[in-house]
Amino acid sequence: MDWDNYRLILEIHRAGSIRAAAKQMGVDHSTISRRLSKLRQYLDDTVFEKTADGIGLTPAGQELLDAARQMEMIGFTADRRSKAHSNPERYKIRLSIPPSVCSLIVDDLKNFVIGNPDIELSLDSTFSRVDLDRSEADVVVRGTDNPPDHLVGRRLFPYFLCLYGQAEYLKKTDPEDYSWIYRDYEGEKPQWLLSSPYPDAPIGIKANDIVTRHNLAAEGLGLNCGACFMADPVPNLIRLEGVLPFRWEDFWVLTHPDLRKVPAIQKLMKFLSAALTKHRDLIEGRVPNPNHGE
Amino acid sequence: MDWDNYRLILEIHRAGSIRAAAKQMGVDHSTISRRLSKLRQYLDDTVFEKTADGIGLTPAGQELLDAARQMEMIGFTADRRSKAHSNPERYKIRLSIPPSVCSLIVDDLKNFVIGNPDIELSLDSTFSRVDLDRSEADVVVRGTDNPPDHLVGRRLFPYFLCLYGQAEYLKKTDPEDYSWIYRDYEGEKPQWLLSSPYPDAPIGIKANDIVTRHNLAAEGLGLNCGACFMADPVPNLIRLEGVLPFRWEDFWVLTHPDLRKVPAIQKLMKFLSAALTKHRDLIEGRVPNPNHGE
DNA sequence: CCATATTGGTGCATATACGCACCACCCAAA
DNA sequence: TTTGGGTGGTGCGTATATGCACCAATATGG
Repeated sequence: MDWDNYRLILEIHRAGSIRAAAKQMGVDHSTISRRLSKLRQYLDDTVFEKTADGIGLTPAGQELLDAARQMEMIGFTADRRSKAHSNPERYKIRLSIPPSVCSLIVDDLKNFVIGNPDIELSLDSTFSRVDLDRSEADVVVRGTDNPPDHLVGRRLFPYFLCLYGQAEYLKKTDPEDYSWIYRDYEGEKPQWLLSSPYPDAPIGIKANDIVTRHNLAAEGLGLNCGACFMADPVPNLIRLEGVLPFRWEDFWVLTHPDLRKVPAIQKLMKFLSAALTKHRDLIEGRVPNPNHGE
Repeated sequence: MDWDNYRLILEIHRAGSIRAAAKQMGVDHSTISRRLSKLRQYLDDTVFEKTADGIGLTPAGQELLDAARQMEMIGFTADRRSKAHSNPERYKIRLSIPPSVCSLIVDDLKNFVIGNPDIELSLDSTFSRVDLDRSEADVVVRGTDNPPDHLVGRRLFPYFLCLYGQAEYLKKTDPEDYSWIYRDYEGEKPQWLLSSPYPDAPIGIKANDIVTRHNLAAEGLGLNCGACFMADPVPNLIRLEGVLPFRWEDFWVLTHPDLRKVPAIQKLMKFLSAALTKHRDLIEGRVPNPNHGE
């Protein structure tokens, strides 16, 4: 029995269909189909059964799926611990960092990469919710007030938000026609909007990505609640009259306990703390745009 | 990462060499060599290292090996539980039974197989120590006084041993020249030998297999301590004068808890108990060879 | 010292698995 | 009904992996 069959079962179950599983595994769906056929005849066809809506598992297949899940977790753990033992002369680190924070410290990052040729840094901003337990990254920079308990790292300081608008937009638009840029949301309006100078202004453009909202605001498409460290350096984005920055989530630099003692990991985390601390005043909203008063 | 690589690491480590692992896995050694090469370059060569005596593991490789061992155990467990759910219309059972016991109840076994076409019985007498935890068998018949705690099943009754010799051997050989057939042993002589009529007779032929010793004794190559149920039915094998059968180990019919409730397993275990009980008098030494008195 | 057995590695012919294209099927919305 | 997007299955040419044959290197025993 090829142990990769466990992975096959797991991926097919997760994806829900052969084609989706194939896409996930980076192979053609015919390959998955044929592998499954072989597995079925090897196991006397007691794994999957065709149901009306997709693919279901037999009780026997459920047992194999449970095993596969456990194996996956064991594999992830082994990968991390294996990395912890690996050669310190050339260490690969996958860093997950929000794009906004990344662009803030990109110069420092550049210096870090140049100054540490022994560390092969791989930036990953694609996953909003990256999972260190699943070996999707080695270090994460995240803004949150509730980091996962089992991760280790440093809490830095909070970042502050404020309300912004493009200077021309604010000047040329009738305040009656102001509209907010916000995410596609359900339920009540957020507190900062209600206590803003324009609590009755409607939600205009919706965007779920914080960077997109920032860019939309900078282009003058509405009012936006954004991070100070993103908005304040932009000359034509100014804070709304009378609104003060307010504390939002804490910045954390986190890693997995298995990797804590790896020198390269420690070095990177120390650097990230220093790089962010260097911009602490900006992040905490103490460096407002000089155009503010206009 | 192909999960079968974990099995690769495990087998190479167990076997100690690439060729031995290949033999174990039923493929050519070149295949293993090439698979390992690929794995090494995938993992930056941090798994195995060549040492003076064979193949050693790096600390990173050790982590992967530990994972592989856990995966193996999970796989075995899943296999058992998967079997427990499988189609009751055609059930495969692997029965591990000592060859001696097998030949005793072979007629009954034949009837069982004929009478239960839904059960596909696979006899396995090759492993002296078969491991149910490792999915090497589903049911075992074993003579022991200390069955593994976690297995479940029935204790039947003890089998008895006695001391035997071929009739012609006993008649034509000077008792001064009698010799014992015994296993290749270390340490003290066993108690039954010391308290036998010929405690000073030397160990002649050595054989570790109980069936071989029985056959040797039946051919007249020495005295033997054997199971009553094996020796008593043989016409020219007679008990030594004045020696009474003595209790040895209990017979057990065992299976794994995961399989206990499978109907086919229950049916087989019930049959085995009945078949052995049918020969209880013979097994407990109450059917001596009628030639005994000669 | 040589003879022998065992180790891991490699070229080559072949067997196997793969991706691509296409098929039939199903279901939902137009 | 048609249309479109989804499913799983299959023939075919090709890429990959395998088995067999060798090889060199390394013990081990006579």
